[in-house]
Amino acid sequence: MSAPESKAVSIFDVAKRAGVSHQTVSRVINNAPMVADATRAKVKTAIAELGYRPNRSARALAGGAVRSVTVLTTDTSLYGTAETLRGIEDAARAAGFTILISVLDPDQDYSETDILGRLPQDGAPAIVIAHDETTTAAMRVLQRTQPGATVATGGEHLGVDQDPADWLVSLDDRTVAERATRYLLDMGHAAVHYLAIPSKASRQAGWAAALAQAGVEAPEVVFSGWTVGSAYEAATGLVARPEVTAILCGNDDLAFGVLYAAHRAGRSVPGDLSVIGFDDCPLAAYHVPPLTTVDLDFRGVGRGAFELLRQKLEGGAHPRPTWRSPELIVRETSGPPHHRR
Amino acid sequence: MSAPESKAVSIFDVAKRAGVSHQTVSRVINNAPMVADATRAKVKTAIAELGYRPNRSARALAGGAVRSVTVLTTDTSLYGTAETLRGIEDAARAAGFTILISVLDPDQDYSETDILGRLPQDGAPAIVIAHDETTTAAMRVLQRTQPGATVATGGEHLGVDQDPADWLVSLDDRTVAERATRYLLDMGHAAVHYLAIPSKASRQAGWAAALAQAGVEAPEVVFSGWTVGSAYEAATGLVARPEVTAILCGNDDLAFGVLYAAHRAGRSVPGDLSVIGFDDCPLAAYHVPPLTTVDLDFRGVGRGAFELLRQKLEGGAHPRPTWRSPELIVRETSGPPHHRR
DNA sequence: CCAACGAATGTTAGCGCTCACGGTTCACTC
DNA sequence: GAGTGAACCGTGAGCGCTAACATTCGTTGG
Repeated sequence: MSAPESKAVSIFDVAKRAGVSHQTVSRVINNAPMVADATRAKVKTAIAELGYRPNRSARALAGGAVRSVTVLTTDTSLYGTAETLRGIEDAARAAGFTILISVLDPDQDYSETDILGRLPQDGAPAIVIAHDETTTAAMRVLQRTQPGATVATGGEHLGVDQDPADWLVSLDDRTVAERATRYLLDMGHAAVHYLAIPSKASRQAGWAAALAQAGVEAPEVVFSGWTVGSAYEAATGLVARPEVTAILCGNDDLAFGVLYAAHRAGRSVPGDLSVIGFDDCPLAAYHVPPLTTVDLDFRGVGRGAFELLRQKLEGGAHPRPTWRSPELIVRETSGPPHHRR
Repeated sequence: MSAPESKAVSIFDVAKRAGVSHQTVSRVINNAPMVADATRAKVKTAIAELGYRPNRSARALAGGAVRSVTVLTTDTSLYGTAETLRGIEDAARAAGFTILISVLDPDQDYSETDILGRLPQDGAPAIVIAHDETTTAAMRVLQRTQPGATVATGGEHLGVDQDPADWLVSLDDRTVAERATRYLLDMGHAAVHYLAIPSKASRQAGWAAALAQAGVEAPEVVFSGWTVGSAYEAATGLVARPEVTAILCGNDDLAFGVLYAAHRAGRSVPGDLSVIGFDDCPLAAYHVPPLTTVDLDFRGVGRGAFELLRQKLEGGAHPRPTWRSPELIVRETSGPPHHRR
C-alpha cells in the first residue's frame, strides 16, 4: 500500500549512513584500493541495509567503466546467430557485463548515424555478428569510428578486408567444406552439388576448390534462402535429376529441406543421394536418418568474440580465446553412390 | 589519421550553432510543441551538420523517457523463447525502443537486488519470458516492485497468481492439449502417454483432463529435459512397450527425439505409434514424416507483450494486442492405432 | 492605449555518479 | 622534534540532459 517509490537510494544516502563521504562509497563499490578494511566493511553493511544499487546511467555519464556490450545482428533465430549470441551471453554474464542487442533489418540501408545511434553512448563496446551485407556494413562503420571497442564474428565474406585484430574470422569453414567435398568425391561421386545459403562465400569457395583440385567441373550453384521451406523449394529440381548423387548444403536446415525433397521424390538416402549439412545442430544426430554434417562451435566463437573485445577494452594479458575447430561428422546421410550400369 | 575522438557533440554545441538555447534543442529532439517552425528547422539543420546524437545515459539520468525494454529470460535457444524474443524485438524496434536482454541462470537463486540490478535503472520497463522457476520468481519480484513497468509472457505455472493485467497468459495450450488428446482417443487409441518438458503444467493439465473425461486412467507422465537428446533417452523405455500407441510431447524437439527412438526401436510411425508435438517449428512440416503438432504463435505473443507494456507505460488507447490461437495441425505422425487381435 | 494574456524562448537546478585534486592522519626517519 | 611520505579520506566540479520556472515579446480586448 505504501509507496515503494520512495526515491532510489543514492551513494549519498549510503555515505551518510556509513558516516563517510560519497567518494569513499564510490571507491568501495568500484573495489578501488586505498580504503581501510574497517571503513570498507562499514560501507558494505550500509549498502546492504539500504539496498543500494548503483545507477548505470549516472555511472556511464560520469565517465566510468561501461560494462556493457551491444550485439548487432540481423536474425536472432538462425541457429548460428543464436548460438553465437549464447556464447557472448555466457561470457558477458560471467564478466558482469550487461548485454544489449540491436536487431537490424537486413532489407534496409543504415546511415552511419543510424548505426552509431544504436549504441548506448559514444564508443560503447560492440560485437557484430556479421552474416550478411547489412551487418558487414555496420561493422565497417564501427571499425572505422571506434576500432578499440568493436569486434565482429561470422563474416568471411569475400572481398572484405578483415583485420584479424578485430574481425574474428571465426571458423575455418572453407577448409572443412573442402574436406567434406573431397570425402564425397573419394567415395566415388562423379560430382558434388552445392546448395547455398545467402552468405558464407567461404564454404562455397572450399567446395569449389575441392572440385577444381579433383579436376571435376563445378556444377551450377543452387541458391536457397535461410529456411527449410526455401531449401525444399530450391532443391526439388535438383533431387529429381538421377545423375545428382551428392549435395553439400550451406547449413543443416537446408539439408533437412533437401532430405525432405528427396523423400518426396522417392530417392533414398544415402543409397541414391548423399546429403551433408553445416552446423551440427542438436537435431542432426537424432534425425531419421542422422545427418552427416560439420560441427561448428558457434558458442565458442561467441565466447571468443567477447574475450577478444575485453582484451581490447582492458588490455592486459588475457589468454587468447580458443574454440573447437570445424569437424566433419559422418553419420548416415552420406555414402558411396549407387553402382549403376 | 586525425582523432575522431574529438569529444562527442552535445546539445550545447548544437545550440550555439543554431543560435538558440540548449533547452530549445532539447525541445526539438523530443518533438515538444511550443517551438516555432523556423527555429525548429534551424536546430534540425544544426543537428544534421554536427552529426549530433543524443546521449542515452544523460537522458535517462535526467529523468527523461526511457525507451528501452529489458527482457529477462533463461534460455534464448529454445524455440518458444527465441520466437517470443523475436516478437518483442520486432515490436520494440518498430516503436524505437532499445532492447536489453538479461539471461538468468536457471540453476541459481536470485535475490531481489540481483534481479532489480539487471535493469538499467530503477523502474525501467521489463518483460519476463517465464518458462521456469527462476524467471517466474523474477517476475514476482518485478511485479511487486514496479507493476507499472513489467509484463510477463509464457508462464502458466499452476499455483502462481497471474493477474492478466500484467501477466500475459499467452496461449491457451491447455485447451489445445485437451483437444489433441481427444483427437488421439477418438481415433481409437486406448491410452495417450505424455512426455513432459520441464515447464508448462498447462499442457499436462489439458492432457489429463481429456483422459479423465474419456474415463481413461492417465498413464504415468514421463519427464524429459529440453533437448532432443534427453527426449530420446527418456522415451526409449516408452517406445519399447507395444501397448503404447500414442505419445503427446511437450514440444516439437521432444517429438523429434521420440520419433528417433521409435525408429531405433523398429516401430513405424504412424502405424505402430502416433506422435504429436507442440510449437510447429519450421522443421515440423518438412520432417520425414511431417510432424503432427500444435501451431503456437509465440512471435505474436512477444509482440503482444510489448504492446501491453507500452500500454502500461504510456496509457492511451492502444488496441488490445492479438495473436493466432493455438491450433492442432494434423500431418503424418498421427493416425489410428494398428488393429491387432 | 495599456493591462492581460499566451506563445516562444531562456535560465537555473539538479539527476547519481566519477575524476582530479586537496586535505588529514600517522608511522617513520634523520 | 621537525620533516617526509605513504595511506586514507573528503571536496568540488562537471558528464549531457530534462523539469520547472522565469522571461521576453507580439497580440488582444475593454
